[in-house]
Amino acid sequence: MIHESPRVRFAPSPTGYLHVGGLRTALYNYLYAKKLNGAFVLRIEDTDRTRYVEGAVENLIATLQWAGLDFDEGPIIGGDYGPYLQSERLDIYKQHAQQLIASGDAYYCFCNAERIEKVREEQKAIGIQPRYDKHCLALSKEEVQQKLDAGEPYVIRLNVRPGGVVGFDDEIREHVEFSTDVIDDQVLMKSDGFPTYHLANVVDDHLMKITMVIRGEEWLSSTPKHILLYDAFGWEKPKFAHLPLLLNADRSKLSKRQGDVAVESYREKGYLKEAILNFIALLGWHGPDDKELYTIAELIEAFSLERVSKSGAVFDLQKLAWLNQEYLKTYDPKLMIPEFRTSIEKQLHVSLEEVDDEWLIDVFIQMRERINVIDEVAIQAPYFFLPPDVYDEKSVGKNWNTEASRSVTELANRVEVMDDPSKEDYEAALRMIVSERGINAGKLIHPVRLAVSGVSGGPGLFDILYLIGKDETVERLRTAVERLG
RNA sequence: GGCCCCAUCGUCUAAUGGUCAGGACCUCGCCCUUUCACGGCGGUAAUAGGGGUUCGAAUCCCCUUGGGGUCACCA
Repeated sequence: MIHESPRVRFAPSPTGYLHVGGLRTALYNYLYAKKLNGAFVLRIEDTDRTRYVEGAVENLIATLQWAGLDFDEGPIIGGDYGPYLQSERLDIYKQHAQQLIASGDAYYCFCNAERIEKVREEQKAIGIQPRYDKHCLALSKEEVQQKLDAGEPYVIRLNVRPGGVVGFDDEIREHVEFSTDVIDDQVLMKSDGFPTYHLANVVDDHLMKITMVIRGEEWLSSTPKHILLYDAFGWEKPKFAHLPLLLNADRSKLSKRQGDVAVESYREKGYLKEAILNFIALLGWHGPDDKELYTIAELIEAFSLERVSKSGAVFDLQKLAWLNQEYLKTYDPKLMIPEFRTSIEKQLHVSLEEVDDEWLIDVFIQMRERINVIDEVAIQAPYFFLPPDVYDEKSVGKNWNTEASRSVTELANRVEVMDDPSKEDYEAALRMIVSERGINAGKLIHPVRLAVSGVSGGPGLFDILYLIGKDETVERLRTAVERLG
């Protein structure tokens, strides 16, 4: 047999946004493909018309591209095995469903919802697992044809033969087995002419020559249905790798109710894609050594399914925050400026049009080791952009008094007559005053900090003074003296 | 409930029969320091329980317990 080149796919359904769990699945697929020089395919599983969301496909692709997980084949860019939107492949599914009917592996079912429901109720009442009772399997060819001709609505079901065992070797979980007795006669084609996930997925994975199915663990228990389908078609099966789930803090499946799950919302909050990718890569996978900071290139190099863990992983925001700061600290500040501008303007309602990049870069560098995400600059240090409107009470009580007030005024006087002062000039002026007055530097530093920023923490005082500039410094010092006495 | 998967510090994980059970986040302490951070150093903290197998078990087997997933004309 010819050795086929690795092909994997990410197959989300377009429900409006990309879930972080989905991003991790996409990432693992991407890493696997890149590592082995294979193809990464994007396929959109839009077979549920009731869940159709306008613009969801575009949004999904945009988010994937933002993250840098470029696919080799997929919607818009095309490829040799398209179309890549399942809603454009209906004829293919229909044809394959017919093939299964011909071979006896599937059958028409005309039961309506009421009957199905009634059967289930009865089964539950006598304590057995609710499953379709194969009622329509008993229909003769003629009866089926008659109903078809009469235009009766129908579905096509998989004909599962009880008494057997279906097993497969999962790349992550070793051998898994199921009895066919517990597998329902799954609907393959719905009455609206669309296939269900199970049929479309198997047909497409085969036709698109997928060699490795990497997906979430929630699919593990429906895999035997897929195996049955491959066997019914007589197709070679891909390998399967079922990833551990991403969990809430209480260890239930990561859900919207307990926090943000949309990749877009993390992006909006200012998390860097490098941090997000690095973080989710580590949720269920770990390299061979203690390394935790990975670039994408390094992930590709180090990744392997053998090192994927089996148990679910809690989505820990604290670790994400730490990672984001790690990237913030090493990132080229120039690249952050557009987002920085937007973040400040949006939150502080100021215009930064007149402000040049260099100044913003300096502010950013002062702040980046004090924040986890860029949006925190506006919260922690609005004083770079606006004079303080209130003064932290605790700091006032601790640092402000008549003597401090006099020293602050003195500093204002001396700064006022300076010509384009440097950071060092501010410091020299302040040190001169404390030396003349015979007081500790802190007696003046803290009041000055309070006067210009309104708070007690932040970057070095002289960096702040230099960045807000001479005029603003003088004005803020005088305003504080006026207001605080 | 049936079926399936899983089980090492609070969290993410390393250790594929022999380690003082390692690292990271968080947390605590100390140092640095004009503050807040950053950084440095150090500390607390785990093999779910019970049986086996073995000279030796976190590691292999069984049971129990716990958690999760799944049981649709949704994916």
